[in-house]
Amino acid sequence: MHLEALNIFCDVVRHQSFSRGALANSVSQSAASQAVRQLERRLGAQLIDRSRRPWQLTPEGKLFFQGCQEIVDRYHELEDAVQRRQDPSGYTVRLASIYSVGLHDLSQYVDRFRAAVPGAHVDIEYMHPDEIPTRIQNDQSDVGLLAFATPGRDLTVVPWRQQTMAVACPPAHRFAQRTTAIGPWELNGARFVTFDRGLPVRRELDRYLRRHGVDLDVVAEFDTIENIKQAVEDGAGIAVLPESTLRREVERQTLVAVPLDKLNGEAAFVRPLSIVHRRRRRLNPAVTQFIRLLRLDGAGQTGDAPADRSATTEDGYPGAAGTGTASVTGAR
Amino acid sequence: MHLEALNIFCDVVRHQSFSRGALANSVSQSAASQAVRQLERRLGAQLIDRSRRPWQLTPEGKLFFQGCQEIVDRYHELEDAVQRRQDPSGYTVRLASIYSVGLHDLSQYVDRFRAAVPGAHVDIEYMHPDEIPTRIQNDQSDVGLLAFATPGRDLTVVPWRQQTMAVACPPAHRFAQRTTAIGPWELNGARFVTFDRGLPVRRELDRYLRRHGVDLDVVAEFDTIENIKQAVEDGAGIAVLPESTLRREVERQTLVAVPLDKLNGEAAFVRPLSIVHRRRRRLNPAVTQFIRLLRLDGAGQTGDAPADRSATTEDGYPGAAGTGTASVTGAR
DNA sequence: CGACCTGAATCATCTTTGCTAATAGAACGA
DNA sequence: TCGTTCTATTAGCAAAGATGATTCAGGTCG
Repeated sequence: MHLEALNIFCDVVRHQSFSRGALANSVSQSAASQAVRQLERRLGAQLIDRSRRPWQLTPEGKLFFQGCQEIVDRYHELEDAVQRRQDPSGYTVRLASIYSVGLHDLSQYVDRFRAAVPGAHVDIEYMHPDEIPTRIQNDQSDVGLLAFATPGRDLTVVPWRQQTMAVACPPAHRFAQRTTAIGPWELNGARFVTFDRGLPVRRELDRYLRRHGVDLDVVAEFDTIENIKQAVEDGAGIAVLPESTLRREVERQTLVAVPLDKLNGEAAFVRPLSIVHRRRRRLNPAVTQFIRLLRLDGAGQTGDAPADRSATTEDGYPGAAGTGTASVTGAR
Repeated sequence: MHLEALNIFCDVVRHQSFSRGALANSVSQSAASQAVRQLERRLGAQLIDRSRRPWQLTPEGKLFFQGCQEIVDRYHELEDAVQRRQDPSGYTVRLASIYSVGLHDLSQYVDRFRAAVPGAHVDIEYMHPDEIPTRIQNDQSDVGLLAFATPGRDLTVVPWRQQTMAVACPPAHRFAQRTTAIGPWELNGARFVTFDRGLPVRRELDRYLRRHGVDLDVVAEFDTIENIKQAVEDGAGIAVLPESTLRREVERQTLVAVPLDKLNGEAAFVRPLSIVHRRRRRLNPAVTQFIRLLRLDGAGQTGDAPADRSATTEDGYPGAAGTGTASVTGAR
């Protein structure tokens, strides 16, 4: 019996849904359905009563679910324990990151890691987000940091931070005086500096704005946040950027960050940052250690929220495997 | 990760041998080697230090072994717990047995089972041992009872009883006065009534005698123990038969059973009886229950020894998966 | 020391499993 | 009753796993 199948079953139960359970394990809905069915066949017991909608766990299913959780957890703990025995020194962590993960913030992690594991090396490279999954799959990098990552057959995505997005404008802009959050609709018609079309964040941002019926006048597109900020400072227009990346400009008072309206308590638009690494083949001890460190405090010193940790991905990482609420319903 | 692989690893460690660990799981030595290797790859840790011979567990291996055992055990308990919830009534147990499993003894089990599970049916059929695995694989029977069973890809073998073999002779025979056990060599040249060549027990018996340099004068061959006993009573010669099948004749004083010499405390020649059932697909609850009952006291009222219960087979059955010491080194 | 022996690793091949994408089917809610 | 939203099913394909033969390495015995 595949431990993965047990985990799929657990996730299906937790999410009360085959499709979401499947997604949490980066497999198709079909695969999840088959996995659970096979479990039932091997056990010779019905685990899920599908006659009504929504389906329910049978008594056997409940029993099995509880046991499964424990077994899967135990196994992951065991793997971890074995990992931790390994000596990480002598290994290299090849990190690939998008530009906009706070350089300062990241280097602090690296320093901490170097202090904790003196024998290990860290190579950081900054690059275009699309390159990162490729590099990891080609084994040119061990870990990647990027936004809106989608898991794949041989790519594990670990939710890391949730960057809340804010409206950035020059101090002279009419929004700059606002004391309350801005509703998305208020952006209508504004001159807008935004991300290049090729970037995932651009697609998600456009989708978000369209959903709220906002029509913008895009005056400039850049592929890094630094450039966008520069343009906004120069008065080209306003932008929607991760709040945490505006810290310095706000302090210097060259920009103002106005929060977007929060709908029923949740951030209206968040940009999920994820740690990605290859699936299947094991990472070297230094990499594991480094990821552990990253995950230890998902928030760092940026003020971003740590990622959601309710569910569990196939590899035992807490947190939904997807890229946040925006992509849970998205196609693979 | 396959739970089966974890179990293979555990068995390899328990037996201190890849080949025996493989055998205990009814897979090839090659498969066991690959399974352990894959485990090591995925963990990124050496579990077994192969540099010296005999190999040793690394510290990581020890850690992992302990955890594995627990996880595998837990899972089997869980499966069992789910099984037990199932209601066995309404199901049928189709039992296929060789003739020589004590008919009386067996019917007692069946009675007990019928009493314990009123709603279930039991069909018993007696047949030639070679037919039994076939019937089970064709799903014409659920459980089989036979001697010298060999596990296979879709056949699980559960050791049940160890029948110690004794020399059967008429009361008038010179052996009948013996107060001490007979050494195999003493049989040399004796007139011998034995099993048909087609029967596994015949092969094993011949092998055993040949090993001790015994040359016999085979005067008759039969395919059932009842016939052999009859021939011996009629003075045709002596025979080597399971002690427990001679009970009645000994009581009636129509035959004498003289024990075979025991070498360093172990029975010189034993005939392992096994419970066999299909692998992979689950058995119905009544069958599971019935097997549980059988295994509860492997000795029954026959005086046979229960089978060895030191190791664990893939399906979580205690006891070496093979057919006793005789076949551990045998081919599959 | 060298031949032999035993047990594990490796290799080539074949079978089985599992995954996906597409599609059908079933249970709601409007 | 229709459309919507889940889940089940199916066919085809790619990958994993199992096997038998062979090779390789340690240990043992003459």
